[in-house]
Amino acid sequence: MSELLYYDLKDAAGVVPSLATQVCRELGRRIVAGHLREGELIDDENRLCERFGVSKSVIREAVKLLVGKGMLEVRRGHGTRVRRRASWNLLDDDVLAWHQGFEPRSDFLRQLMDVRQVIEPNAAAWAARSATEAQIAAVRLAQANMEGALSVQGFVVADAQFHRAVLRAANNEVLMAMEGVIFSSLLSSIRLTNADPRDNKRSVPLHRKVLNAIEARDAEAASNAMKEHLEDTRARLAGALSARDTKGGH
Amino acid sequence: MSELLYYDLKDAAGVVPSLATQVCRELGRRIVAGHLREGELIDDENRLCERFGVSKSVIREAVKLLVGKGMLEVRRGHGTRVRRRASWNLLDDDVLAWHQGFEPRSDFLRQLMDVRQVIEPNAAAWAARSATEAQIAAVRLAQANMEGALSVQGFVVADAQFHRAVLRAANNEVLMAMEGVIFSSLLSSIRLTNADPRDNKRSVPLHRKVLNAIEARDAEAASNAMKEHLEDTRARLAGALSARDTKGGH
DNA sequence: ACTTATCATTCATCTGATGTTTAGATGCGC
DNA sequence: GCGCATCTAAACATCAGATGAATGATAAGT
Repeated sequence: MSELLYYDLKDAAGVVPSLATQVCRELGRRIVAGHLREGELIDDENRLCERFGVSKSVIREAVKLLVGKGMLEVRRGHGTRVRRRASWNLLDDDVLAWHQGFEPRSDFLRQLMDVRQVIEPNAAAWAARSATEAQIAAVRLAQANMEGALSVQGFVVADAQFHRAVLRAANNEVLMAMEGVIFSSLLSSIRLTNADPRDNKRSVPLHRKVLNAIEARDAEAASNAMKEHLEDTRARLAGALSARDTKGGH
Repeated sequence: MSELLYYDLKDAAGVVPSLATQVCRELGRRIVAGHLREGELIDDENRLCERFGVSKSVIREAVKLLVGKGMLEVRRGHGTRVRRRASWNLLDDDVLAWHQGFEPRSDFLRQLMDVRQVIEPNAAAWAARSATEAQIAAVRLAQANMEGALSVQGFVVADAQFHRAVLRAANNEVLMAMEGVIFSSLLSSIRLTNADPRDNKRSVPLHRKVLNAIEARDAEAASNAMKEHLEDTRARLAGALSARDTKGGH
């Protein structure tokens, strides 16, 4: 479901992705899931053609896409191998999305959360200082959507919308490019906690606190409110993770 | 020079990048430089073939690479257009590198610096808490290289090496994926201040302070030392920027 | 033992043909 | 003139097949 949600937002509705894109996604997912291991040579072009039932041009374009994301390394005359994880573009939206196609490693989720806890309070602070009225209105709207959400699905979308609006209001392009980190972490949390409606209820006032601080142009308060919210989120996530890891165990 | 430095580090030495990669870089640079404007349709495949003197497959692979970086949008039957800057993968190493092929906008450099100031003190703190001995040794080595650098070039490389080592020592994959932000900001600063050797001298003790704090496992001190260093860097950068903008003026 | 030649494998590029989609032009009935 | 179906040129998507160039392993020669 989570990946559906992701690509629903990304692909223009009703547009069928090209074959190259499809092959790229399939390979990307397999690599992220560890089915194709780091350092390993993957099938050669001809074999990939057979396996996917497409022509060589499609395969080559798909591979190029993955090379661009730092996941594959092609050497002429030798073959194509999976690069080590350290050189993947983990901040690429697709790469992040592929992490949700299976149960992500707990430590990766924690690392995502660590980075969010660094990034978002600052974003809130900057937003309090520099947001335009229109940008604040966007945050306000997202907040309203959360309060008025009728379904769990609707709540999740409004939640993502809220965090995105705050990030944009910070008026920092580099920060905005990290939207995917927040979105990915958020979706993972939702999935792991099974989107418990009680959790959602609880997080509404925390979001409102952030909004109020930004409206009041109080950077310090905005930062603290966001910190408080994220600590709450992290606690819930940690609970869900330990429940999963002691039970299902890899 | 800066781009040379970047690709020297990235491309395996002596390896000629494929035509598709070359075309991709050329198009990417033109887009980043604003020569191809956002929202604009670029030449169709045939025209690009003529212009670059390559076949259609090469063009298609190059375009796919840029699509993967969020810079182009291809619609079958219609054409290929430059996506708006907000959807570019600004954190992609190539995209960052292309920003150095021309004089970057001051506000972009400031935004990079803002993000560094958020990221790096935390990285230093995490490193102080969780770095392995080997990771600390890497930081120490970089520090030694800075102190013993014989050329300006050597100093810059050691400086980058230091910041990279700290980032890695933080043991957070997502953070590590942001290495490019730091590297890019660092190179821009160097270029703008013309790598003044006096500046370098001055920054040595600031780096040492960071190293010592990490060695002492003092997260608070590491964070503060890194903050101090970055504030110094920012001040120099701000000076160079205002000098440039009042003079050359865009 | 060391160097050189050969060879199969694999990626890189080119060529040209065919299918699909899109946007806009055309033409028709009203 | 307006609305609508149809047609068409432009542009991307995919395929098939051919040739070139780099690599690594193996075999041959010294």
